Amino acid sequence: MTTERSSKALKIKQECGENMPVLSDSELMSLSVRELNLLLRGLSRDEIQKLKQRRRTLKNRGYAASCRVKRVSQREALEKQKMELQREVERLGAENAGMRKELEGLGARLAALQRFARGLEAGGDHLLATAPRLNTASVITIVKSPPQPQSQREHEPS
Amino acid sequence: MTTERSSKALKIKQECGENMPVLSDSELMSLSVRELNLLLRGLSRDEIQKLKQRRRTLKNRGYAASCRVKRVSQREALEKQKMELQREVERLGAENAGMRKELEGLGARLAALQRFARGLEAGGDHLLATAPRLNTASVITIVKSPPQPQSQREHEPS
DNA sequence: GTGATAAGTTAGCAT
DNA sequence: ATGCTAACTTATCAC
Repeated sequence: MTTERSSKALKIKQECGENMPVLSDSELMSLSVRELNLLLRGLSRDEIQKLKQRRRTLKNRGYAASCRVKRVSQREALEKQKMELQREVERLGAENAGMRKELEGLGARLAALQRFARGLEAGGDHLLATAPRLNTASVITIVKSPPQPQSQREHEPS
Repeated sequence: MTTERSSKALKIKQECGENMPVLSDSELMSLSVRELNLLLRGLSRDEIQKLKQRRRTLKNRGYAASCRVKRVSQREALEKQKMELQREVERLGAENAGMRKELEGLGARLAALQRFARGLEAGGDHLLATAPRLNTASVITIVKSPPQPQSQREHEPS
């Protein structure tokens, strides 16, 4: 109250023909100090002080606005990063579960093969005759493997 | 300006012996409406209005403060959640790498065993000596199939 | 002087 | 009436 400030959130229109002492808000805000001083030649100290204070206030209004904008965009960025991390966790979790399943499968196959090999070691008479009888639930597949440089892994089962 | 408000960030002391019309700020703020009305019996409409407005302003000050506190704690919570997710991603990544390594190892063992088995099929002379040298590009896989209800085919224990 | 930010004030919405 | 929040103002700080 009792202030003659120009824009108070609602009173933005401001008739330009009457209560405009010297400069508009936007002019006053954007002028450099030197430019401003040139335009302030013939004014009283008091008028100059008031104008400079108004300039400062207008600028502060802008600072406050950008401060709010910054705050909001930082929060949004944070939320976005959180979402991305959540997606990443989900992806890794799925990949993890898949590999766990693969490991399980490979383990089973390995165990089967090891039983098979042990059977051969023990009663090594007929290689192909006795072996397949170990487990009717087994299947033999032939798969191409990637080229291995040199190291021949030994067959030691345990 | 032109306001006689009581506490403006620095002027909190406020001599209690002089410019205290009826109530202190904290009293005015915490009283219920009914209690307030009882204390406002013998005052002019104008005084009452002013007092109620001061009360409102004081409360608003508190609301603004809690609003800021809330904003800060929400941001902190968000940052904390982000950290936790980052840790989770790291953990899952490590677990993932470990399993990948395990898979690699199991694959190698499986390949070796399969070369071994394949060697047996081809030249069944020396079981352990000649087998691994055969063909590194093919692999035999044994896969378990769903349980067959009829007979328990076990390998005869030698 | 300029820019940023915490705290206080005001306007306006929702209950 | 109460509580909350966006925008604004003021006080301060750092440069």
